[in-house]
Amino acid sequence: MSEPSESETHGVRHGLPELIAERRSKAQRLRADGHEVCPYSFPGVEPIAEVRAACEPLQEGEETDEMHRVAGRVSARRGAGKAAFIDLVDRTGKIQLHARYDVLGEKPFSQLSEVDLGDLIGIDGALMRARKAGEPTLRVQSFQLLGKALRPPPDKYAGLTDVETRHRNRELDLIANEEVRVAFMQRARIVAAVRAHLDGEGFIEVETPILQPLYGGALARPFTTHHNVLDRDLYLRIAPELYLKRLIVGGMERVYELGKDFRNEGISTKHNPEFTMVEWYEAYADYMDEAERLEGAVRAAAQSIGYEGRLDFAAPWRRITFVEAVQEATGVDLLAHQDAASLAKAIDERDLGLKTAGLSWPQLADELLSKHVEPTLTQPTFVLDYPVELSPFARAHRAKPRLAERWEAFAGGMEIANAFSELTDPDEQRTRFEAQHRLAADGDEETQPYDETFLQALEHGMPPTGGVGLGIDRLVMLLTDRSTIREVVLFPAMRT
RNA sequence: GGGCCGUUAGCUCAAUUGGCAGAGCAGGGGCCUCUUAAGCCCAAGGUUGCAGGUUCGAUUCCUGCACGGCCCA
Repeated sequence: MSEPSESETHGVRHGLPELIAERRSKAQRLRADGHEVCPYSFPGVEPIAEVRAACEPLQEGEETDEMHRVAGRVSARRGAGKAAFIDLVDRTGKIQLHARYDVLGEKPFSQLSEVDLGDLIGIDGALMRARKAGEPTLRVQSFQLLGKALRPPPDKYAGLTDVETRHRNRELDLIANEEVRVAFMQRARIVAAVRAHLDGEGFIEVETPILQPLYGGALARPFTTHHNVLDRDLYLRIAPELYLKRLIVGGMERVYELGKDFRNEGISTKHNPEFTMVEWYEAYADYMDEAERLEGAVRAAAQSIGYEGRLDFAAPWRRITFVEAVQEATGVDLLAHQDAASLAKAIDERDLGLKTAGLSWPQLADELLSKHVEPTLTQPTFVLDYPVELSPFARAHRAKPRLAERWEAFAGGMEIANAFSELTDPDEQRTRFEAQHRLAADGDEETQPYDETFLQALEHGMPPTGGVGLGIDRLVMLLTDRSTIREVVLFPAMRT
């Protein structure tokens, strides 16, 4: 214990210290009475939802001798003299316990009466339905403390609403807010559905390095770390792309990886520094094949949680080209303005609220898309054929000069996926790396480092390949109707 | 990085023009054997985010900082 705080002056504790001391002394009293307060296990527990189901056939007020064992956290208690009602919550639901003096006897009844909100208990009880409301209930025959809550839980009715506390102390959020637990269970189902879908299409799940000597596969700044024994810096991956393509070279033909990527950039409602992505690559396919793959994967994810929201994920999703989308949203014809100065002039003339000074043609095009097109794309949409300069790993378009065979998929006004007909020509890839190197030399901090190992892999021969990256967090946001990534990441990044 | 808003008891929230910081829940002491936001009685619980400033007096006005939220970049 540290120095007594002012709240303990005059020998009386107040506030939180008082509440904790009170709970601690209750546990000590139980222990003194010979009650194990921290047992190693509690075998034979039934999910509360199953006990509730077993209660269905009973009439209101009907009592049985059918015994059930449940365990969970005490969420409410209502004393009534020599009886009490306790609400017990587990991961499947809530059930009412009826504690009676005449059933339990004096000592156990008084012990059970000292159980606090938030305590973890297990009980054996007889199935019944309460008389008035017909509430499914277990009449407690015996109970066991399974874990003492020394700190008070959030308010039993108002719950926990403070967003900061909810995100910093997710355990309290999960205790207080059932819908949060449901959302994260849905997230798990979505992830499982994406995996099952790809497995079913003949893809192999692989794991590639998260600690990489060179980062690549996306345009982003990396986190840097250091290997002590090797005495060299390593990067946390910004994408697994280059390793997965090497597996395609190796003949694995259909591979995917679902895991965390790390990007050293801002935190926002749509960005967490570490986030979950699934990338898949398949030989002999192009980007239009991959559009159908994405539709299938997202449909499977939506079905896995019975999604019935405002978004229509039925295939085929709308397909529109980058040039058409910008033209439609802003009136700017990208094809008619093929250099930065001309495009900047066209943008400025239309008063689109964009700063154009100093931006390159591809940067201007990207601004138009992200500011004027992306927010309008509510229903699932593929935007096709990006400027090649924005796509260092995508193959040049087979028919359209200056464009690449790349799409991004949008829904809910947000990018959820990105795909290419992968660039497989090692000489062309080398040229792209050199262009990135020049951008870096000009001060661009989000460029691709030159990766000779990757180039040599391509030089062994790579089949035509389609590849997709799908943001899992954003997909979960859409399917669970959450507006911020922090609501779908259990422990989001917070300032410390 | 910028703008706006917020931070009061364990939780959820009040507080008039700058004038003794209140309530519900939780917790404590009682009563109550079908309650379910149980109810009734009693007592208690505060460094008003942190540091300064103005003032006789600051939760309130001002400055800075920390953390968070929303919007913008």
